[in-house]
Amino acid sequence: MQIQQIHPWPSSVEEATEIQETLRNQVITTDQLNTPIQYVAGVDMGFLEDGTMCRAAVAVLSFPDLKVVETSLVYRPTTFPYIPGFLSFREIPAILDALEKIKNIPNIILCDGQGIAHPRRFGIACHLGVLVDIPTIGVAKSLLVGKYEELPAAKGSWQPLIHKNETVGAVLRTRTGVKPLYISSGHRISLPTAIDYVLRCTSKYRLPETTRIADKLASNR
DNA sequence: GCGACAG
DNA sequence: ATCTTGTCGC
Repeated sequence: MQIQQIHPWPSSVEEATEIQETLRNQVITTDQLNTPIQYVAGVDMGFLEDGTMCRAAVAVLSFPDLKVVETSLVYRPTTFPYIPGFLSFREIPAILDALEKIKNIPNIILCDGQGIAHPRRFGIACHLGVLVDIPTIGVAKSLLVGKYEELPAAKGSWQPLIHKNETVGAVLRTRTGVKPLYISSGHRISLPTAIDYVLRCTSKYRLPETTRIADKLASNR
């Protein structure tokens, strides 16, 4: 797929913050999906050589049967450090390169990390979604910001994730009795719809199949 | 000023 | 993210 270069990559947190403050206005948190949903994708990163090199992986699966139809893997130098709140600047450059090699354009991309459940409402899922203009969902394994009430142990149960008096996402149990996932809108999708697709992309494990496959590729397992 | 802090 | 063995529980 073709990818537009919208902005240069920053070399400081100040520049990165400006980009976030600007692009956050382009995020859409209502449903704008192209139906029917035929392909869903997962993206993930792995680091090697003491973190100086990284590997970005994309896995495109058919929906709703969740069969792998295409994968992409790129190996690149790491260009930005990990700073909470600025994850996208570390991971997206390589992810875009991996996405560029994909031929089956996904209808939804599940990202490893937050969407609008972010201090400036612009987590990695929002950033990637705005850059490629594809619906994205933030699927994080741990909390960045917000609070929530404890939720039932049953798969499918969830609680709103609140930050500064605002619902920014959901804490979702994707597997009974297992730690929940933090779901939030990335771009062009609402929270209820995001929760629905995350559950429909999850079969036997805590993580959606999309991210599990991309995870394996990126870590070479 | 003191903690919290996606991957 | 990554370094790492066994171990508890369904």
